[in-house]
Amino acid sequence: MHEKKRDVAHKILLAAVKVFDRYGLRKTTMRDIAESAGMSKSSLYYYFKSKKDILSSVVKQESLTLTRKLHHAIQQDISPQQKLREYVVTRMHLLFELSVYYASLSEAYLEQYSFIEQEREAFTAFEIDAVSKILSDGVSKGIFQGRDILTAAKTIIIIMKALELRLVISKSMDELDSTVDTMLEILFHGLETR
Amino acid sequence: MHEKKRDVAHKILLAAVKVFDRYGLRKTTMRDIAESAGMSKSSLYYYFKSKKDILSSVVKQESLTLTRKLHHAIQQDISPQQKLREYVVTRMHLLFELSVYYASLSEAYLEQYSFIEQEREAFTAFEIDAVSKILSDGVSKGIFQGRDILTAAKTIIIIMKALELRLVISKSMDELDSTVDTMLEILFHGLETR
DNA sequence: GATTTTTCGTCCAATTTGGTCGAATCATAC
DNA sequence: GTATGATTCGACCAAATTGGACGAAAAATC
Repeated sequence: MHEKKRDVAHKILLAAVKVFDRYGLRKTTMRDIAESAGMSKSSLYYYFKSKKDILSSVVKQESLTLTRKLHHAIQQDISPQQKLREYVVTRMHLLFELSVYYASLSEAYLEQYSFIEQEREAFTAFEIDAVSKILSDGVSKGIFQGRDILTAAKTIIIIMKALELRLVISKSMDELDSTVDTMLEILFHGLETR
Repeated sequence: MHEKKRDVAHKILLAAVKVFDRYGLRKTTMRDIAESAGMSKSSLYYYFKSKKDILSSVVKQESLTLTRKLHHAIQQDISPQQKLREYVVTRMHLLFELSVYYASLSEAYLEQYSFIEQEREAFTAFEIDAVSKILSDGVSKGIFQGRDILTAAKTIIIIMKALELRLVISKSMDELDSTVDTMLEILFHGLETR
């Protein structure tokens, strides 16, 4: 039945992630995906109407995982400082795992696809909201200085994006973690009341 | 002069390694290399007569580095056991670094290029020779059992090639090192006189 | 300023690309 | 059985991309 149809579609998406990961989004062809999935190229079109459709599905799937896990990470009952650290570190690790999503954020040639642009904007909105909440919570608890929260949140997000670049270059998680720690050290002592 | 010509050729090779690394050998185009080198595609043909020529140059260059460093690693005045360990570990790390050479050994589609096949054979011959020398040294020192050295060397090389596969999958150097240690533990206690 | 070295834009035939379509195969029902 | 629908695939196409050729324009050297 179409129970199976969903399974096969999922199998195709897994295969697509594998080759996207290997060759990059631009270089991956429908033949590559078909080969990786162990079926003919024609069959792919029974489940997805285009290459764009496959990419879109993968991105949406990873986007869901990303925002869901990030949201979960900051639901813990911990201090605002810890929450901020948790958010940054979790975000780094997830963007490393969800490689297709990460590529979709950074590969310039994808600007032709409008759904990618939408996704980028939606994710930015999510981030501003999440970080803002952590900050305003910290302010109301007297831990962070009561300054312009939106601007502060945007600043943090900009710094995180700069860290992404390091992530691509070094690819060492431990090194990255300590960089994050160092950065948050600085960040906290600038934000905390004293 | 043609001092500069060699420099530019070298710059092109560096750029080629970068994109070979990123897209794989098959997926990399002359346009990619040109873009990465910051010059026009046509100009590449002033320095190299074909894509095959570029690949060949990179492989030969990395091949030289590989055998030179491997040779150096086993020139140290250490025990045969240590020498064997040194060889295996150094080999792993170098094959990880010299990614184009590694790809040239493993990517199947390259079988069309005869120089790759020659390179593979030459490297195998080098390995058999190197490992055999370590083994026969160990035998003459009474450390290894005096069995068929050639077969023993080939066995070790086969095991190393099996480890390469793990390397591609895990990509974690620390994990690999301990695997090598474990393997050599077993290997030594089978080889040593007791 | 003539000559040589180096770069590049443009062109081409060959291959590869994303995507279509109808026929073949498979499963499920009767 | 066989009729019906679900699923796969090979063959095919127009469009894009490929490796490579060539000569004209710059740069560098004399």
